[in-house]
Amino acid sequence: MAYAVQYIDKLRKSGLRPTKQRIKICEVLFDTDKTFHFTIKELVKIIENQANIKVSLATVYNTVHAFIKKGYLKEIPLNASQSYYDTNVTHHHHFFDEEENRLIDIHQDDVDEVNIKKTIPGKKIKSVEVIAKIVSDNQSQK
Amino acid sequence: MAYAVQYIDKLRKSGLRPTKQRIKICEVLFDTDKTFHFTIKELVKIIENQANIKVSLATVYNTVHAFIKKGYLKEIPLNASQSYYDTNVTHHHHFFDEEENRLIDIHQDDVDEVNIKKTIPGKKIKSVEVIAKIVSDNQSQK
DNA sequence: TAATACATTATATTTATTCTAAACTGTTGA
DNA sequence: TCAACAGTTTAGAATAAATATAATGTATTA
Ligand SMILES: [Mn+2]
Ligand SMILES: [Mn+2]
Ligand SMILES: [Zn+2]
Ligand SMILES: [Zn+2]
Repeated sequence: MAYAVQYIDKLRKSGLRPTKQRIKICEVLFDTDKTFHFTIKELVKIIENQANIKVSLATVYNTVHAFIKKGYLKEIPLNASQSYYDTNVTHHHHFFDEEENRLIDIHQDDVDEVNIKKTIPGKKIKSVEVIAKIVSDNQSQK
Repeated sequence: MAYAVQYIDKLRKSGLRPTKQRIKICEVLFDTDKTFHFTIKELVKIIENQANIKVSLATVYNTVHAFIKKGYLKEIPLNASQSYYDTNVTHHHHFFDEEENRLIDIHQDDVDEVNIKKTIPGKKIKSVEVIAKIVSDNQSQK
């Protein structure tokens, strides 16, 4: 509510009219200090839990995709069964905890610039992302 | 056919009996100098085109997953709508050409070791993969 | 070769995602 | 202010990848 003006702005810039469903989605996504990762299913659940209004799945998908297109959200490819999304749109990398199915941000500064020596003629690099899979470290607890 | 013995060995080591359907899948996957990337749909099409036998989708999925589990194939997460698979199981990285929907290998030696400064307590890194998205470079052709 | 365990297949199911089209709402200009 | 219009929401249908099922077929082995 304090941020409604910003959300209206974000929506307008994404080519979307600021409806109450879309503003609710914005509140869930952006009304927090911390960025986070989510699946559509999880987002819908959060909206259901904290909203007095109902938002259809189609609207959630459409709004999320409009935000991705505009750069307000990022899609993280992890497995083929479900998309993960990220409210952190700065350049950064990820740990993926395969046991807990959880993404953890790695700040850009925590990874040395990835230098790729190979080039493809006629093509340029648009983005570089590192995904480090992590698992429990049970080596030291004898 | 020249390699049938190797395929039978691969299948046995994956806990699978060497049936003619599975050997056919092996021929398509491994009977070539070059490694390659594929989707299940593409694999089924290749089998249909070059085989006299028919292999059901279930068998293709099951065999591919057995090989992934054993480490004879790798799954590459790229987008949520479909899995990509890789017959190159060495440690390497990828370009993903978003315009042509095509994966291109980057040899491990062509990327400096990725050094991640952040650690997660109780977790260790299992694998590190770099995906560099590439697009057409139209800057220089004035 | 017979018994058994395992494999193949067509088909059904599941589930994420997208599409559709009818009802609804925000916007705008008279 | 309000009608007209453009854009939006929604339930439900459609699509498509992936997985499960269970009947039939085949490799193995004793
Ligand atoms: Mn998408
Ligand atoms: Mn899989
Ligand atoms: Zn992130
Ligand atoms: Zn590869």
